[in-house]
Amino acid sequence: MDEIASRAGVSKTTVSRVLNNIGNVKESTSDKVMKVIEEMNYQPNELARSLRINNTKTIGVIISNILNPFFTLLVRNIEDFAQENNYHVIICNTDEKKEKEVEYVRTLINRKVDGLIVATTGDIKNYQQLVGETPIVFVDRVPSEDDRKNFDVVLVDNEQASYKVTKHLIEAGYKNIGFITGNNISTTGYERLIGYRTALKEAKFPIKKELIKSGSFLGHDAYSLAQDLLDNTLCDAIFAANSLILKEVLDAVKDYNKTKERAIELISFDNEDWFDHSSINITSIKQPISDIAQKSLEILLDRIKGSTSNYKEIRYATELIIRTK
Amino acid sequence: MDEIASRAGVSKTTVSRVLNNIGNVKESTSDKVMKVIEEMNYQPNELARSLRINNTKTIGVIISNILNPFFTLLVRNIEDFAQENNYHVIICNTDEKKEKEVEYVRTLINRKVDGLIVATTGDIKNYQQLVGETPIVFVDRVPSEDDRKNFDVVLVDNEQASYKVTKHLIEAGYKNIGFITGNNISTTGYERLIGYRTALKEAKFPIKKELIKSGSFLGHDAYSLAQDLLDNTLCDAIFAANSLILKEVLDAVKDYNKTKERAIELISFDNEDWFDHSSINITSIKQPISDIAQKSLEILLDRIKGSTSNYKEIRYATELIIRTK
DNA sequence: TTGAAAGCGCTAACAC
DNA sequence: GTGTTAGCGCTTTCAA
Repeated sequence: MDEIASRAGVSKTTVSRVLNNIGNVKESTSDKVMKVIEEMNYQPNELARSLRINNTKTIGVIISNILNPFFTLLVRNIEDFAQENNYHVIICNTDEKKEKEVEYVRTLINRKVDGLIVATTGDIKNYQQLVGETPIVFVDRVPSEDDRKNFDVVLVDNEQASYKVTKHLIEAGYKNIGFITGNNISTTGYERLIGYRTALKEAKFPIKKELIKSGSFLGHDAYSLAQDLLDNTLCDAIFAANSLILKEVLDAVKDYNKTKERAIELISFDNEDWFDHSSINITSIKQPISDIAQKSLEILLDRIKGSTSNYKEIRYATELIIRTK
Repeated sequence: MDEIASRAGVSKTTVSRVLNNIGNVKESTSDKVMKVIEEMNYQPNELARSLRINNTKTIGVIISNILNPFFTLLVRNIEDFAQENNYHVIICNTDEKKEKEVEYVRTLINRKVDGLIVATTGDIKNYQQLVGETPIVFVDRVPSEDDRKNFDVVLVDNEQASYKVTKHLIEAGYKNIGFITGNNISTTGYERLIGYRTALKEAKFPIKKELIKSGSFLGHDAYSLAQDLLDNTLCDAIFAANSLILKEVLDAVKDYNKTKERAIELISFDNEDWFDHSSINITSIKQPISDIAQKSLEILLDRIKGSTSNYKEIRYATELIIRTK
């Protein structure tokens, strides 16, 4: 910058003013400076700038699994809205690991992101102290009990969604509906299970422990859990708590059917386009991802601007996509 | 930091030394400082630190489409290797748009990333001048003709892969093989087309213009291109140049078969797990994504360390996954 | 309309 | 072992 200043015969204050279009700079001076800037292909150091002005126009997005299409699409939408508002996005991936989440939150805050959108693993105590003054909005998952009143949260009505689809299955005549969820630490798994149980209870169906399995939202152990359901229960439908789990269940059902033959109805929380082409029928729950992205960013930007309104928990309704052959 | 220093009764130099574990600090002093740091929940400002030491331990990854599972998986692998080497990753998404790519390269460099991994849209002239001194490795796509000798590139042998799969189809008896690619600006599209043509020529098949369509790697117009192939040619197989295009082709074939009936063999460049479950047969080409990720990062880190070895173009072989019912 | 000087929070050279 | 001081590249008073 000093170089530019001296070549243009002005002070670096003036160069700064030209770069930021502020203050009154004579047009001739401005032109002169601009010319030198272009000649030298000068690029300002954003690090120094951010350090000085104390903001980075960047928000951090922490998700649990970038291989989950739900999150990819969420990130994609957040990025689009962020760009419209002149913000950049840094994406981090926790692999559902609490330690990674804590580390990323720290790192991003130390790098002075202006705000954070987080799909939390859910068992972190005292987020308040972790994030300090940095605004944060939770998506998809509610933080731990102590924290949930102190933060904004944007997600879907998991319970209602699970309830709806389970009820649909019962009405369609299924008697033994298996349920494979991720962990019960994240509220997502818990809420989805509740909806399932409520629908069963309402229909006066027994809630059989052996039909309810829980593993990981990464889908890692879902294959063997599904095998277990197929081998040891009379299940005629399996409800997977996300699409990664669904994929494993599908593998298991297909392998099972190589030797035996059993009609199984499959249900997935989260929709993927390829479900339309699956040889085995998959009914799914579709989340309004764009709404979630837009709303969470909207709230975050408000907080960054200094809004101190009450913390909100926003729940969107889901759509049931029935695929019956 | 001044606060820490005064509370611990030392200078901020000492605090800095404690934080970075360098220089000789008496253990008692160090303990004292650590205690204050914890009490105050102090977090160092990485912006200031980076500005001073002139590196950020961050690499930027620019991809063309985060919704493409190939890139998601690539990013995921790069992240893993980066973390092992104590680097952070910033991900940016260009949507196959040249302007976005240029902007992101600039932004990331202005934010002083230590290096860049880029899947370029391919029609940017003079990358050299755009990136200046910042090390950069291209993945998946080769930069424009002028630049390709001045940068490292890591990707697969697209031509050979296309050739192999086309040859396989010919040997299996297919006579009219349609081909839908993305744009021809990126080398990817071009190379994949060459392989297809070579196999046809070798088998003394005519190369029919009406069987070759090109649209976008985002898959946007692939549905109608596939319709066109189905309605106006005698194609008995369709080769999609990536899995996003394949998905659209699949939709088109399925819709076509609602009224008419035609057996179509489908081939996808890039494999996705769900292909195993598709009701219509999909043969696919699988790239060694983990190798690509690891190698590109390895080269980049070498360059960051100052390596000035000759620029390399590294091509990996692909795997053909034949799914015949 | 412009410039001089201070300072954002940190590290590093040098002195003690 | 520890402290003093200068400075990374920028913005922002304040004064001219």
